[in-house]
Amino acid sequence: MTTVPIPEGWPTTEERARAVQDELRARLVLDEPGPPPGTGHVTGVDVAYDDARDVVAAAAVVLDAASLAVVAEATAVGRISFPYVPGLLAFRELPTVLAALAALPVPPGLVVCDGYGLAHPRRFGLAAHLGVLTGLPVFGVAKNPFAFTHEDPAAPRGSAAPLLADGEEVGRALRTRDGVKPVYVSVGHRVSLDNACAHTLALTPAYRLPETTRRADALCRAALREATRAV
DNA sequence: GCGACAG
DNA sequence: ATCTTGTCGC
Repeated sequence: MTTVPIPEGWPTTEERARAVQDELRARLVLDEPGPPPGTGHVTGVDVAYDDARDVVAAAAVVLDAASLAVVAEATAVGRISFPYVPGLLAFRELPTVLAALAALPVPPGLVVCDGYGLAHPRRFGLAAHLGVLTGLPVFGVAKNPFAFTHEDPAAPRGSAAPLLADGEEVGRALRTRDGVKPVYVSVGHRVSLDNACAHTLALTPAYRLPETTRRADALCRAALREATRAV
């Protein structure tokens, strides 16, 4: 596991953070389909916090996209770099996530993160931000609809309904298990929404949430427990 | 104007 | 995200 400082120049105010989003948004690449499902690596990233102790732990878990077997894992621990503010989640999660990705012994391939990409007040959520900073194809799968609305998808797995903002499709409510609450898929960088949904279905053979996020969630919690143990 | 709102 | 016991079910 690696320990990371908060980066130089990291925003400290909400105003500055929003300005950074507006600047970086111009570097988004949205016209690439991204890698096809079932090929190469798919990497899940997630973060866990202990606000009282000012500790954040991130995990990156690389899966073989065909078998969903774990290929590699890495964790990183740091100080909390930003408070939780809806719309500014990336400033709280990214420094540690970037360190965990950098610590991987293999290329991450396609990255799946918790939260949104284009489904964001300024069209620049966590997945988009991570994509621009790394250059990697990234999309997000969120567990809640944030401030967006959608029709209820049909009951069978694979059914979907557009997630709309001002009449524009910024993501999709996708049913990954029959009759179970959908997940919210949103493109980040260098992946199409159709392909992101196909990947999400390929990553959910047994549970509502993708194997990538389930694995990363378990690992970052373990890393947080370890980092805050006996202190 | 106020509140809600990814994690 | 996190605080938290037992419980129902495959």
